[in-house]
Amino acid sequence: MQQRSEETHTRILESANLLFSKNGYDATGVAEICQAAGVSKGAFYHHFPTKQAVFMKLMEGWLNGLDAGFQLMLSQTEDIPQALLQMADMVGDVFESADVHLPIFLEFWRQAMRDPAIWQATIEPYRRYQTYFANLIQEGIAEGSLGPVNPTHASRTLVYMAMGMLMHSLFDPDHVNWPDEVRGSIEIILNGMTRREP
Amino acid sequence: MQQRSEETHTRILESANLLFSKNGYDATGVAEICQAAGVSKGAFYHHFPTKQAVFMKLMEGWLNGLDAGFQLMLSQTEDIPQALLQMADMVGDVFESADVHLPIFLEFWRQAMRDPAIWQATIEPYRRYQTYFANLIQEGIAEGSLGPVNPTHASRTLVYMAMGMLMHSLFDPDHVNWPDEVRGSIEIILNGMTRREP
Amino acid sequence: MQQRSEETHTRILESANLLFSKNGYDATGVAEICQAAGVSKGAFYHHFPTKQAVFMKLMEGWLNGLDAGFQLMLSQTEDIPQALLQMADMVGDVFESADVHLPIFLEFWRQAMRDPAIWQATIEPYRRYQTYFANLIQEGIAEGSLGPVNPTHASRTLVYMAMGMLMHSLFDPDHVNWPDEVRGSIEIILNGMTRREP
Amino acid sequence: MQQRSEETHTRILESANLLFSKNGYDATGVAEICQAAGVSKGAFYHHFPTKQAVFMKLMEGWLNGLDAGFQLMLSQTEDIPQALLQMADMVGDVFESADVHLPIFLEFWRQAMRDPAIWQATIEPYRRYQTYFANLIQEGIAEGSLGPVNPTHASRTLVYMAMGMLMHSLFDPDHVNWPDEVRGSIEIILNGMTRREP
DNA sequence: ACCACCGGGACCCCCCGTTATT
DNA sequence: AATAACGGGGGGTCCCGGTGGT
Repeated sequence: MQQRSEETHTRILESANLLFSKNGYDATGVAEICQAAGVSKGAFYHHFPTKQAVFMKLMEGWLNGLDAGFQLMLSQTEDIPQALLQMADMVGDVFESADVHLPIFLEFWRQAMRDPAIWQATIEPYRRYQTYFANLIQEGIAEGSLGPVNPTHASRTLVYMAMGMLMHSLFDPDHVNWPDEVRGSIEIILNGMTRREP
Repeated sequence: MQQRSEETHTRILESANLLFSKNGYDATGVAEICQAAGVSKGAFYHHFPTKQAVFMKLMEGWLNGLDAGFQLMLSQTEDIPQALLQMADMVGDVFESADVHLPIFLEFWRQAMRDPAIWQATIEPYRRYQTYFANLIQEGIAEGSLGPVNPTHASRTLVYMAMGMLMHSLFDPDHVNWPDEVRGSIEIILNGMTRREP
Repeated sequence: MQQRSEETHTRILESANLLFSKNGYDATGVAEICQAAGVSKGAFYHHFPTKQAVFMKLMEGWLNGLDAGFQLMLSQTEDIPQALLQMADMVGDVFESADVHLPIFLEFWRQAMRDPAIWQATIEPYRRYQTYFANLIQEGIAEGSLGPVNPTHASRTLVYMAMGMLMHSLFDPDHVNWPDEVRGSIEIILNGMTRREP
Repeated sequence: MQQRSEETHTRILESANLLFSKNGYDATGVAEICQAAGVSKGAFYHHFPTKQAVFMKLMEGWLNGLDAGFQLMLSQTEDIPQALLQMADMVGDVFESADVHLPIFLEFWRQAMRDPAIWQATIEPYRRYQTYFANLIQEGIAEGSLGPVNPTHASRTLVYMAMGMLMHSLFDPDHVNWPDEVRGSIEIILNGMTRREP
């Protein structure tokens, strides 16, 4: 019985994820989600108090996944520029298989812009990553593998680039080979950060 | 009478722009727009066949404005890296005073992702700019002010960065000094593109 | 100039007639009529105070046409049964070429049921015809060409039959050969009215 | 709860029937129906997907009722002319108490003229009755109680007459004594069909 | 005579969330 | 845990009519 409940819970989340991605948050009705999940509206509102709640749960999972990914990435790092390139490859893979997971990101962003509660939940990891990157770059400078750039600017530039690429991939998913694209851009930025030897 | 008509047209467009920016496309009702514009629904539907049509008109204007801006920018260029930095300053200014004009960009993007007609209208200038940048960089390489980077990757990287920054500014408008931010990032990327002298 | 006005007037009526027939009175919008007539809404409301007014004008014309038809028919009559059969042929012809003129009849009827003003305008000729028929039949009885039927019942029966046939033809216009059908039915009724010779 | 549901269903149908009859299909709003039924719009659209759907359900019931009536009528028949006269009496009764049930018939007809789906649903029983009548008359001819008329024409004539009478009763409900009227007309037609004995 | 423009009131449909019931 | 039924409040759209101007 408990299993049934859990399954229902999951099915709702999955259907919602799919539909929010495909049609956007506002355009997706609760009834639509229920139908896609093969669940009655009563069940829906038994598991979640609100459509918003489903959305937030989804977002929570998304952020956690992101966190986990980063954790994994950062755990096995030696040389800083190497680490960044390694990340690039991982990110590139994400882009490849992302027709479902990425569009909903935009929805998250939109909501985060407007709802302070969501904003708080989003900004926190965001800044954490940024800081982490900055530290990483700081280290790189210290160890001499990176040139004397402003670590804050540099880390932000990396994040901007990643996000811009994400936006583009939403808009034009099949236009480029994303793994190559990520690597290409990272290399340029890295190049801009590495020490010149006159 | 004709003047009144034109004013009505404008007022609708302006109110819609504001409200779409503030609350999003879906969350903005026609009635709301009409009220904000001080116009009746009859007038609204006399000037526009659909809420969508208003949106598209807005987007058209936005794209045209972008075009004009670029045109202006590119008209007065000498040295390539200098030109890019100059652009950076202009873009930075845009970000500063953009609480109204930028959020609607996200709405455009969302619609463009879903509606093929809008997509077409959006992708065209987008690619045009990209190409223009690539050519500019190509020139830079030829004249020796830039290093032997892949012009396509480089130009895309610039655009990604700009878009990512835009996204961030939507999310966290007051967090940084945008003109500085733009310049900082551009410098890093430029640095990554300029010739090294061993 | 006056001619132009008159033409506009006519075009509106014709378009309205067509559209009322095809889609019904309620489902036809003023804008639709105007578009079909190639006329602006201003012109429409210059010539007619109301959509209803157009409808009534149309109905007036229709009733007048009916009147004229009957007048013609009844002017050239000798033997009563013969006259009825002759009418049958004329009515049959009407049915044949009537895809436009007949459906609007149903609209008239509907409005007449509800609007007392229209009702008055409709019932008057209706009763006139009925009376005329009854008189005709009365004559037939007197002259011996018809049997001793109740003239009122008989005339009504004829009218019922005609109207029922009209209704059927609206519903199933291509199902039967209407001239034959009219004649067939009239013959049966006539037969029921003619004197038996034991 | 289940009982409540069924009652709601019924109440909606009944109110719709009443209002469609009184004001016509187009002129009747969903809100109006809901109010008359003491039901919320949510409930309405829970039970029916569309205003049209209510209408069609109503029509279905009407046709079924007609079917049942005929079944009953035809079950207890001996002599053909007698049977027809017997029918006349039943039909006459219907007319008497029909201020609500008859006007909606016109709405059905109108819709059937325009919507192919409704048309199909309507034409089928219609033709069935027609055929049945024709067979009946055929039998009458065989058993010698009717003269050598064309059974198809004869049966159609009967139906035309009935429908025309119905139309008239809609238009002028209080003008005549309907039972008498039906009987009178049927007698004339019957007379037209019965064998003459020269 | 004609027109563009405007006013505002519905109309049908749908939507999110609740309640009574199993 | 899950359901069907329900409550109402807009959603965009359209429509009929009137007004100021040509």
